[in-house]
Amino acid sequence: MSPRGGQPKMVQQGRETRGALLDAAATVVHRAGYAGANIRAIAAEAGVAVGTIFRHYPNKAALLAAVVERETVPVLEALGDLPGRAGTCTVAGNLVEVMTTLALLQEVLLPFELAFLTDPELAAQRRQLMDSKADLPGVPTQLAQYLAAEQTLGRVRTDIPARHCAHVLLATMFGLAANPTSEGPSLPSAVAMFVEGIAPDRDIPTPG
Amino acid sequence: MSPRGGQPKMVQQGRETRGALLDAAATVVHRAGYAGANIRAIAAEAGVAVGTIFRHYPNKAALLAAVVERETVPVLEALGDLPGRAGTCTVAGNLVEVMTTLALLQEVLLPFELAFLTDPELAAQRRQLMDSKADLPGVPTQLAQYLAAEQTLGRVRTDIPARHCAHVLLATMFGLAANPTSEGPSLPSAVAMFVEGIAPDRDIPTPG
Amino acid sequence: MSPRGGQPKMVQQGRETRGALLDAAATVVHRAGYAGANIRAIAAEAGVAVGTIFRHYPNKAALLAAVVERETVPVLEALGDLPGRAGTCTVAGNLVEVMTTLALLQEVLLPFELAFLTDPELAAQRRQLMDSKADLPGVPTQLAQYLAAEQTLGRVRTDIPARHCAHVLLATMFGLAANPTSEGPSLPSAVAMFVEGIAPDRDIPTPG
Amino acid sequence: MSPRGGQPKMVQQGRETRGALLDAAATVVHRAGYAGANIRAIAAEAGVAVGTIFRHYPNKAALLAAVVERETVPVLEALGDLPGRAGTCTVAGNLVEVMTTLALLQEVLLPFELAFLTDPELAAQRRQLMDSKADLPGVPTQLAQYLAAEQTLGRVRTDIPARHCAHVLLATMFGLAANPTSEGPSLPSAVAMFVEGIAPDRDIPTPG
DNA sequence: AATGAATGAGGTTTCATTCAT
DNA sequence: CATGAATGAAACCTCATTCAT
Repeated sequence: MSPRGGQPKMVQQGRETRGALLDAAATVVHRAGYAGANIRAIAAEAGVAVGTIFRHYPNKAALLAAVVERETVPVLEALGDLPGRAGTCTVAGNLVEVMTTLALLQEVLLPFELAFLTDPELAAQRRQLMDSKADLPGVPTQLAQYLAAEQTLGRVRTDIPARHCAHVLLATMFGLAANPTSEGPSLPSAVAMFVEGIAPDRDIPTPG
Repeated sequence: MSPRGGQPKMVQQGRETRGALLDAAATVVHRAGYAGANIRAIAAEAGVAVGTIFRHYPNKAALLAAVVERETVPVLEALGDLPGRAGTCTVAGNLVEVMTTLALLQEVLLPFELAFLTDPELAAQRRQLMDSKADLPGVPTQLAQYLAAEQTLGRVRTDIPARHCAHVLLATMFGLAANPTSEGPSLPSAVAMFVEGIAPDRDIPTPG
Repeated sequence: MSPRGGQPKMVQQGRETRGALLDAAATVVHRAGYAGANIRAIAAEAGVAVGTIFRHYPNKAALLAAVVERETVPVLEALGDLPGRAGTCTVAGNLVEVMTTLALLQEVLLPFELAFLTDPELAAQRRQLMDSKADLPGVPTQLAQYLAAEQTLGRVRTDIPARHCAHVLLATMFGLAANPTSEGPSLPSAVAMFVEGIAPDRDIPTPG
Repeated sequence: MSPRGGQPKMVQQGRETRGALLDAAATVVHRAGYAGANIRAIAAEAGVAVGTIFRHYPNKAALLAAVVERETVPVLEALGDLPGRAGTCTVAGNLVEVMTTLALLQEVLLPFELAFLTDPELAAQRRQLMDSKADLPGVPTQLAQYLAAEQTLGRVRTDIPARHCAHVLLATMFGLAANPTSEGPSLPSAVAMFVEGIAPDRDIPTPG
């Protein structure tokens, strides 16, 4: 009769709730897309009440932004040494490794990226977030630095700006992730095509 | 209870309204994204009453689908002879031309593409539309046929399936269109990179 | 280009249109119920433009009221001599005949009756219509007068007011018409049950 | 953009709201008919916000169906022993009692019944509801069983199928409820007329 | 007299957010 | 901290009615 509504439900407290919410949000976004990810679905998935979400995040956007951050930051940190890898192994090998990592990230983040692109209002919010995390260099920058280093080493042709190369490679990866088909090539073979395109002139490639 | 009618307003009639609605819808989608494109905004942009939209299209989705169709169909038709261009001019030139055309289309269509990717329900609708227009072969198919023809002519390396090449190129274009930056290369130079990647072995191409 | 929109369509003119509209309205109401009978459906059924309806009737309610009137008036007129039939044939026979006539009318009118009962606003309009046609005595009145006459003749028990009898009989007919089932009795047998109930004491009825 | 919230308003909680909504819906339907019962009017009558309704019922139809159920179920249950009453008291007395109960129910339910009859789409929904409550035998069935039992006991004439009798009696009650007039007989006297009609032949009833 | 495109109020429903408990 | 009922703005869509042609 009283509106108290059942037992306290023995939910995980504090910190743990935050984690559960991020997991739940990621799950729901993955399942239903950004637009279909409503607060109720996320709360249900996390096993908490709707109001709880607003105790941890000021609004829906902040929750979803937190998901992005949680997934992105470790990847960015892991990529921190990318420029230093120049000259090691093969260019193709390095790029495939990086792209594989990014593809895994993309698996979670793609719906968010799409939403940022879809909704100008959201994009503005994202930019703020990015600025506040400006201490970590972004993926494009890392990749460009790596490629520039490889250019210095003669393992990448020098007549194309490294930033352009990085941008094209990332665009390709994004495009492939966004339009998944059975028609498309595997990630390594796509990278291979790209590497062919940026290889130094074949006359000289492996100087004796 | 009685429809007052408001100002005379010099309303455009019939056919013209349909065009105005398509223009308005495209404008609003461009400005606010697919999700932000609501019926009222479109009606206001077109300078008509909300109800008018539903005289011409059974629902919002149909209106937006009509925008996609109006923009897409002429492009698809213009691309109809693409496979036949194999062997003419240069591979790079042909691809730049096609990609330039598609980039213009993308300018209008990108928000729609993103929405299709974002919202599973929408994607289903799009597939229906595409199936009903199945007489026109899609862009990926055209491009793949063209590349296959060039392979036969020895102007494109044959160790990569033509469908894969087409897919990668389109993915790159999509990725570049979706993430516009000052950092990125111009469209022709991006295509150039791709062409390098699919060129036949350099030992042979320029004999003599 | 001009909004003239095709040829004049060679529609039936003036008077005929009115009849076509009444037919169409009756058809649509029968098919979809009063609530489902919208102006567009009626116009389509009649093969005229929406605007045409409003040239003949000030609003939707007036059109539907006209349908009721067209169907009802001849029936009322045909029933005009009902009280005079007292003493002729048998009571049961007379009632079955009248009820059969009314049942046919009901076939068309039931959705309207239900709507009048459903929508208080509509009921008010109906009352106005009825008042304006007050020169024709209504069915309940006719029937009551007939039964009163039969009471005088000793062919109907006198301990029940004739108006009550009439009301009950009509209520039964309405109820049967409104809830059509395979479970129910035929119209004549229902009337027979009623006649048994109003028959004078059985000791006397069929005097040797 | 931010929900201002308005006055505190001392809102009733949980369960109570559901009851208030059912009451409000019944009131509005009674006042304005089924068609005139819109969500906003019901919310206003209940003193809650529009959105509140949809926290408790998935849609308008479900709310109204809940009204029907709340009113109907106890009546059906109370009628469960009807067939067992055969032979007790008098036939007329038993029927008057039952009909009085049903008349009270009808007072609330009539607009719904009419709507079901008016709108084919609604009727389909009702049938589903009825099927899900199929464990409770409907009123017609109960009544028919009772009358059949009385036939066996010789208190009702046997030359009319009991189902027909039941159907006619209910039709009469429905008809009387639907067309309330000062002209009509009281419920007991209407039942009395019916009972006369189904009484066994007078020659035998009071043997002795 | 007929047309039918345009109108806009009003219908149901969704959902981010608040707040009393 | 957690709860979840309540909120109400805003979305899409319907339809009786008007009016320029």
